[in-house]
Amino acid sequence: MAIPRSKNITIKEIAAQCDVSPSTVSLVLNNSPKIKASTRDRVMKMVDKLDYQPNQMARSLVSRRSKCLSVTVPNLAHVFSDVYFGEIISGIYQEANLSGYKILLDIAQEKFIGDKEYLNILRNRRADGMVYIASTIEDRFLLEFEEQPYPLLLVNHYFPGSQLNYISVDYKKAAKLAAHHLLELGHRKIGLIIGTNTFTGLDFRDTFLEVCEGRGIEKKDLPWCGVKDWDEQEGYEMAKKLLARHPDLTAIMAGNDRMAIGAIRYLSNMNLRVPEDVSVMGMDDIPSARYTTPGLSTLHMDLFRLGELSCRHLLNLLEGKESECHELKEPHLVLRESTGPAKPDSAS
Amino acid sequence: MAIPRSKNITIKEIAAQCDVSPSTVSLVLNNSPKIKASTRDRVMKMVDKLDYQPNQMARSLVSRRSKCLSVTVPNLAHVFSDVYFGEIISGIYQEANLSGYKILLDIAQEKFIGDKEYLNILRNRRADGMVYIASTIEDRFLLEFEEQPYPLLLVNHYFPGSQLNYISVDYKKAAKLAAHHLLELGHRKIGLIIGTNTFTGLDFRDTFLEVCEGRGIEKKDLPWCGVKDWDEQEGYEMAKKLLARHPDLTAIMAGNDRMAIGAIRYLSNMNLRVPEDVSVMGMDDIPSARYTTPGLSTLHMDLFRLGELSCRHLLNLLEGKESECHELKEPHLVLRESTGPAKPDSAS
DNA sequence: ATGAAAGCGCTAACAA
DNA sequence: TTGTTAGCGCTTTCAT
Repeated sequence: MAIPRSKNITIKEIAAQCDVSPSTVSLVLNNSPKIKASTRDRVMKMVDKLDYQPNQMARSLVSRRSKCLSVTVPNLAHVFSDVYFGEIISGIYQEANLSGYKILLDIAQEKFIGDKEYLNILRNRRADGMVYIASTIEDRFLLEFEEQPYPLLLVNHYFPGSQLNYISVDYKKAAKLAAHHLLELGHRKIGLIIGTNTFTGLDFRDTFLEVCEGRGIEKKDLPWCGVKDWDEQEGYEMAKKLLARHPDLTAIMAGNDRMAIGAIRYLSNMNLRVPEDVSVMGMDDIPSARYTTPGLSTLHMDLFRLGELSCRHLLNLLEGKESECHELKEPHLVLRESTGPAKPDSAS
Repeated sequence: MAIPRSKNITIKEIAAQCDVSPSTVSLVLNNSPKIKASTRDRVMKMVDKLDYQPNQMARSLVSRRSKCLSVTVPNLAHVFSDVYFGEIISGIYQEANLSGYKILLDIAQEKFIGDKEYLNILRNRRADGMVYIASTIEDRFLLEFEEQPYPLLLVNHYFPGSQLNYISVDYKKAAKLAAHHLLELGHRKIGLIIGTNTFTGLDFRDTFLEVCEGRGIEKKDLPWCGVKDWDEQEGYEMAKKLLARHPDLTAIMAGNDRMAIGAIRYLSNMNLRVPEDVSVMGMDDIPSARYTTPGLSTLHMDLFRLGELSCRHLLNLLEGKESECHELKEPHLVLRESTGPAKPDSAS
């Protein structure tokens, strides 16, 4: 298919038809208040008549604004099919759309980082700002943005000691809620499956263990497994690993719902009932969490809303309405059927 | 945050530093064969040294190519969190990335259609081409592209009688595979939950019913429910509706895995066992289908691959390597635990 | 093999 | 209130 060089209608044509100068048309199009109502009308009529649409490329080139936002995600397999990212992206899209911004997708892979594409995108205004969802501890390149003038917002992650903007769920709070819930149900041997490639994951783990130890549980009764893909398969594998070494676990706390679902599947394969034999708790409250069997007890964190908010903040940063953003959102418990009272300890 | 007007390095600087003209630098950057190796080296060295990055906006303006592809999806709630779209988008991203293309997200909502944004995006090269995933029968605006020179590719949908390019799973074949499977298991009263807002959904329904009727099953034993959101909740609701009117169903065929999961949840709430009391079959084989309890019998259609292929075809269309695309991909059965022999009919 | 010049479509001083 | 004049940073004839 050849490049259609068919003459598109330009601002010049409109100007000619209306007997005004191109700049007048430009001012009309940009809602300048210093244009007479009558000329404005005349121009707008012609715009409609000729079905004129401004060329965003030309606009961007001179105004240095693309009206585009980059949404960047970590380099995970099939990352856009992960409902966690999807919910956040849906929220971002919605908010961006309200302000006339478009979303450009990016994955932080080798080339993206090595070639400094992340910088180029902003420098040359392919995007006016960037939101990076759930970056990992390896994404050190982000620290470079501390010295760059380009708007960047981290979603559900942060770098200790850095001043990078972020908006995130309070994972320490999440850990406390989860730990208290399981403790109250009488669980004293709890396995943890947690992503160890994010600072938020590490926060969760550390806080969870702290709370449990604060209630007198010994370290040996709090085994944990680190993961990095956060998917069902890892949940399955890690549940297997955990139970092989600690067959007397009465509860498993997974770092997200997908891993919880994988863990439940393993337990069911082993003919262990959830929650009668082993309780399983997830995190995120993804839409399908209420449709699993049993329904998943989890931590709700409104990822869609988080997406909307992150976009709003980025836009504010962009427009100078905000100069920094460091915000934590509270998660809350959602109790369904996958957690229950601990089975009496056969060893005690 | 003010717009950083910090002078970016341009082609001119490079030219000045190398004592050549800007056009020479441009030729080097575009790998023109008519540049002497020595000058090429000199220029490239300076490019590296100054960390020069071409400005895509300026490039697009003159070359009329943005190196961007628009990925458009229907206006469903939280659409990007649907793993079905996510898988396809992941595939598209991967293939686009290999060719240096970026992905621009779009949702076919009111404004997008009414303001003819879909056309503007292509006319003004915010995107060089568009892939529309799973459009619906309401998306008549797409027919306009029959007379437009812009590359458009439909994924998993088509419009009867139109010549629009598409690549899709063969849903008629899928219906045959599913029907034969359930029929072979002895099911004679099968409920169908199917999206009726797509031609592919209608194809599936019609073919499924046809095959069953061909095997002597009466219409009254083949009740079906039409849906439009294709999610777990609709699956749940429709399973309820179906069983209320036809308590003797021995199988439910759902239009996708998410609805199948919702249906299973309803059955389990009603203390009906899957598959002993009712078999449930899904479609898509989403990654989590193997982790549900019971594991989901479904139709595999490698959505990621479909995404890759669609992008490849669009790029071919764009580059004139192909002039049209009407391709069907074969689905295949994946049997897990959610389907089994029909329960002996208590009425017979 | 390279340079000069024009221009993609628009915005933004500065004049008028 | 509107028009004139320069570009934004790049590609692309057409000369040389």
